[in-house]
Amino acid sequence: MRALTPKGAATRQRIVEGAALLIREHGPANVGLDDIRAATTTSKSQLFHYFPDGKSDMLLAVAAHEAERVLDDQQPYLSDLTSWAQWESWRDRVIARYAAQRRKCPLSALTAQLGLANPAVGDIITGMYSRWQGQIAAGVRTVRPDADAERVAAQMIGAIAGGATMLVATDDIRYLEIGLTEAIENLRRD
Amino acid sequence: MRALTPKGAATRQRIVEGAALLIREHGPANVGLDDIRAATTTSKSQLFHYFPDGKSDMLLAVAAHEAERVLDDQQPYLSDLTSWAQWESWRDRVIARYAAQRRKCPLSALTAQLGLANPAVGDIITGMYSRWQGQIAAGVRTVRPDADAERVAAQMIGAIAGGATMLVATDDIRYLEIGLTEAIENLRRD
DNA sequence: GTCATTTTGGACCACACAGTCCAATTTCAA
DNA sequence: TTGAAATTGGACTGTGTGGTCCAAAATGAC
Repeated sequence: MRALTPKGAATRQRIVEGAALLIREHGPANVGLDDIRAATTTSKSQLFHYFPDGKSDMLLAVAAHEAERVLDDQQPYLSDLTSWAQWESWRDRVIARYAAQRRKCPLSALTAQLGLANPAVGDIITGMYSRWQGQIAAGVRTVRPDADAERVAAQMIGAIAGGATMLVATDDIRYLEIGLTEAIENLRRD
Repeated sequence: MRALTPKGAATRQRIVEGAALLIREHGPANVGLDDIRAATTTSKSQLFHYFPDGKSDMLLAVAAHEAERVLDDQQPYLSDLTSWAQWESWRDRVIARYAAQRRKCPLSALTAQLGLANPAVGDIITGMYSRWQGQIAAGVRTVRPDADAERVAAQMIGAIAGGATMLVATDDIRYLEIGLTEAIENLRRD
């Protein structure tokens, strides 16, 4: 896999996106290589050509792809939390996103599937949360320079993660609404 | 399975507890019926005798068993949140429990494995959270009769769920500590 | 134009593992 | 004591599925 012609890169891309779509819809446990092959009009040899280590290798790429999406979906709000109105917009954005995907949280499903075994998965997840928390903390510093920005950001990340978990578990979006709203409110009146 | 002699009941129990232990340790995806058979000194026919619908049936029983444990582990604190000192003790208890199990959260692993497909799983999880939230809300009413007890309880459940999720994802207990501490603090100074 | 390299097709393999089956043994009520 | 029902042992089967292999076709550098 030293060189990679444009055609090859396109195929690889098609595989990742097709697999991501399938997994988002049906869950990683219910998607086999044959399903991915069929959905992306590829062959077995292509799958293993672009992902020499097999399925786990592919799921890793899918996980990285999904992690990107999580943060991208929150732009431009997340990177510009400079007024309370912006904070509100961001919150609404996050809630809307989760309300839309309902019980289908691709990242939690993937991490659960890949598990703690693979340290590379941990890096992806940790990195994503780290960037996420960093951007929130930056926002906190602009509206509340005196607050413990990292702590507040950690609280918000926790509230979001909890809200998402409860959404998946109980199909109830209110946990996310309450958690995020309270965290922002808390910051505001500090 | 109409009748169930004491011997049979004991065997069934042994299977559930043995399977739960194994799954807690290795994750549901990495535990096969043969592993359970070996660990519980039973035979294939026994497994299917007590769980006619096979593995999913068994995992359901394991999930119910684990859900019990979650609440049991918090007693007697959870059912007696009548003073701030009691709230602190409860919080410490919850944090200690999660710190001990570290990244191995049996419930989240099991729900991820069984998935949203099975409505029976949803009932177990929803029921557990419902009872949990109810007990917290009862505690809120004793220390803050004027507060919106259900909302506060929901916030705390969300903080715990988020803390647990982040603990699994990043192996960092601080999200749980911060979330729970802030939630209680918030209630206290309201 | 030609030759090496990349890309592709798809048949085939290996095996893990859920689930079946039947016979042997134990339990317990009458 | 006896016999029906529950319990147990373990060999066997079937299949879903990840992974291998090799040859054919496309690509691109020179």
